[in-house]
Amino acid sequence: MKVLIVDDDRTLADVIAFTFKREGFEVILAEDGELAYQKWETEHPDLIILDVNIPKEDGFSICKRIREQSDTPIILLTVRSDEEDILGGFQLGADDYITKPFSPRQLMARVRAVLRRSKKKNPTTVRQVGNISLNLNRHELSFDNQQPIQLSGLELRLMDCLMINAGQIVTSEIIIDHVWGPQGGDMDMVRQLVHRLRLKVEKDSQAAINNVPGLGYELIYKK
Amino acid sequence: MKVLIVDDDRTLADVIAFTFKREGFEVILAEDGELAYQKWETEHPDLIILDVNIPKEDGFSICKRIREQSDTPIILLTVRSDEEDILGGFQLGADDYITKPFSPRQLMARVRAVLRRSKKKNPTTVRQVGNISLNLNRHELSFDNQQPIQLSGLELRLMDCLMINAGQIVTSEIIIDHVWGPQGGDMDMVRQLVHRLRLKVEKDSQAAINNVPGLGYELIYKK
DNA sequence: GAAAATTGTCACAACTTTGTCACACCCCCA
DNA sequence: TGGGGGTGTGACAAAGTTGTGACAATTTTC
Repeated sequence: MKVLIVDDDRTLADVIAFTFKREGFEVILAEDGELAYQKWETEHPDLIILDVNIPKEDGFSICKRIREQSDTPIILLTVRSDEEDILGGFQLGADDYITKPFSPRQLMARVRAVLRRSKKKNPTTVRQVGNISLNLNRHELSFDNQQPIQLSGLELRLMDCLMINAGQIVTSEIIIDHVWGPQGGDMDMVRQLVHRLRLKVEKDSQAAINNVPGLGYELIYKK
Repeated sequence: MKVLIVDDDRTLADVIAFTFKREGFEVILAEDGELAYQKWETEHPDLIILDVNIPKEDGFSICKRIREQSDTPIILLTVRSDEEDILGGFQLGADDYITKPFSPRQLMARVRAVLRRSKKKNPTTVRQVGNISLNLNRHELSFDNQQPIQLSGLELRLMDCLMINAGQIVTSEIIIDHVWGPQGGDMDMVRQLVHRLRLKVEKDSQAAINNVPGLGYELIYKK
């Protein structure tokens, strides 16, 4: 397995590199944002250890750029910092973060957790459930190949979540995770989004989003 | 989804509980190690938030005991402490840890990550007694695989209790404990709930809830 | 930079569930 | 026969959950 370590603190980078090598990883180093992005492009690492404060282009920006194109696991390194930075990292697509100082053992524990968690997803372009078609690229929903309805970003995610779990009651926890990911959300947000999606889904009674009190929502569709 | 929150700091526990409820979780509280273990046994939470420093039996010990019997995800809460404690927690089977103080948002971000990582399938739990099927996930009651009847939260618990003890007379003490737990209940509440469940159970004379004066209730069903 | 679209927050309406209380009904005993 | 205890039923208030709309905040588009 390949790991890309991005840190301008050469001593620290070497310590981390040594730790990874000892665990059998192949290590690639970069000391600034530009080089990091270039190395990612050419080396295709399985994991990126990315310091937030690096020259030329900061870690957050790199994280975002890479995440837009790939689901390579990314662990951010930060100094003890305020929470906005950390949550911002999650929003930009980071998988975990570690605050300095930290020990090699702790780093490896987190690395294992992240790698265990990371899955290569098969990008599905069009999801089909009964009479419902969801085009994930075009953000379009249609019934029996009728006129497509445009969905917003979050509406698309919710519909996707409901279709993946079609015929089952989906708890709000699963919805929040699927739609909002690590930054999370709350019941108000779920409710509002369900309301909006319902207006589109139930427009011609082609399908419905049903609530089971105390449990969650279920997609009702025609077979 | 159910979360068990274990912390003797009642204020903090309430804040955490509020955060989880807002995210749609069902919350169970315990303020010491003994109660925590008991709650884990009876409530089968999907996640445990476990403070390390709690009375009666410390968090590490509880973590270990639970991990030996289950893969329920466990997040440890610690004061800023040395690394040995943290890694010790991982070794005892914790899935993550959070150092106090922390914000609700950070907590939920970690919860999300842990739950995503935990590949616990949601097995459909169906209790079967004679002609009666009780789907504990969907809160549905059905007879001979006929059209399901939706049950409310408490109705489901009562039905579950009666089915577990099918063919026996269940005292109101057992019912109260099973349905309402430690907060308890009274005979009025039992009577009203039995009345409501009876309306659903006895609708087509497929089953019955029988009272034995002075003793309790018994589920009558077809073999 | 402005306009449009989307998302989040909040208030309140609407609906469902639960708890409380009153009273009816039944059985048993003095 | 009257009273007490136990159980069943219904009404309604209280509590909890979900739906809806308005508008502010944020993001996206041109």
